[in-house]
Amino acid sequence: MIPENLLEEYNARIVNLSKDTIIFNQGKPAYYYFQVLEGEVKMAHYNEDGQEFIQGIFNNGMSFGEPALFGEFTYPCSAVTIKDTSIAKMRSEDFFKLLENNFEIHKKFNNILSKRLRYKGIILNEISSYPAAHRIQTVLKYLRHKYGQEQEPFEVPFTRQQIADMTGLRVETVIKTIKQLSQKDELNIHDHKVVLK
Amino acid sequence: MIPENLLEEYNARIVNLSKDTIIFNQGKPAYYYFQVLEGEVKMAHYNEDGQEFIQGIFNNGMSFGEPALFGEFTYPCSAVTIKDTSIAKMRSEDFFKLLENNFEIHKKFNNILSKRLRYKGIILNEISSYPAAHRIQTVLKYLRHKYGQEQEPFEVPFTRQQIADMTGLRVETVIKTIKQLSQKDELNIHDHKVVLK
DNA sequence: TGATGCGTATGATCTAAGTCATAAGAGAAC
DNA sequence: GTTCTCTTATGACTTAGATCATACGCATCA
Repeated sequence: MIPENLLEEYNARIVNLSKDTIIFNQGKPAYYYFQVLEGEVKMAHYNEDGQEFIQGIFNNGMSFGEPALFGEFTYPCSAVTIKDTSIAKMRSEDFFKLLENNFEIHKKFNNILSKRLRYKGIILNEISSYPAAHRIQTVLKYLRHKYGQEQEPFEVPFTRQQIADMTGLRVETVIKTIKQLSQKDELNIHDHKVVLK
Repeated sequence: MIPENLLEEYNARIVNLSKDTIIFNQGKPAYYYFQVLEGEVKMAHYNEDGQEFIQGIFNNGMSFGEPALFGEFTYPCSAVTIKDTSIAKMRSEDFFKLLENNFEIHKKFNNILSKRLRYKGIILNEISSYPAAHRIQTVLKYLRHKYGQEQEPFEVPFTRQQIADMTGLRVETVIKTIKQLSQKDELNIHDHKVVLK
């Protein structure tokens, strides 16, 4: 998102985190702009009973958590590393100063917020209107797009549990449905991994 | 969103539309910035079988459809007036020029995009994790907040069908569930209207 | 004034997905 | 090499919500 020289110029700090580290918790106020340099971060809701709903997965160069800065609300989700990860962290004041001085970057943030909004709208419609198989395929197709693997076969880098947490389904349902999809030849299962063709 | 003097300065045109007029259709490219001056507009997905999913309701002063401009994608939803409505309409180029010259307004757009993102995230979590009664109550509570009726009893200005279309439930389910909620004294039904206390 | 349409209402039945139980493979941890 | 934990897998059973059918009140309008 923000190029390295600007991160430096506006006093971002680099932080290295091991897998499964909590970056911030839902309900907490936002003071920093975050950007993934290396690794991967998930943002998820946790309900009272511990059930998880994954709102997004962020990696190389992507910013996360900035809607809470822009919208001036507390984090609606928690952010947790799902790999060893290094992030850049910039104070809110510096971040807004940066935007004020760099119209194109500011515009870029509108762009990515809008794209996320679009994705959420699509998923919302999916979840409320379509059966499990369709939901799963839509999410997988989106992930393929996100990982830029549109041509070659795409080995989905997520467990059945994670797919369940992104679609609002149960693990068992995901397992059974993916099995059925592979039987209908809509996708492949190689060595237990889901592979889109 | 954008004050009247700036709308004028950047060549916005005012258009008057009667109830149930389509402003744009899903799948079409975006050329204009839109803002409601008077009346009300809904944005909704329509599936093949004609089923509707309402993504948002926009009224006095709110902008709509601008994510498609920012994100450079075609409209994921259609926009339709649900009352007689007058809107301001500004060409995309003028709109971006305006933002470039008005940092605070530009920032305000980040703010509202972020808030919408937050709402969608909440609804997404609701729909995927909670039973019908909870979903309905969350949406109604949100609407009350949106219409700024936090204190007094709030007469919900939507039909059961519209609530169904916002929660991804069926009309019958909404009717039955609201009945149950009123029996459990969680809300009132006055003269067939849903009233939050 | 009767027809048409829309919103609300309610019961009977059906079904997709959730829940529960159980197991087996795979990797990490000791 | 054994234990632990996570993931995949599968089958039996339960259930929330969808579907379907029917009805009634109310507004509109021809």
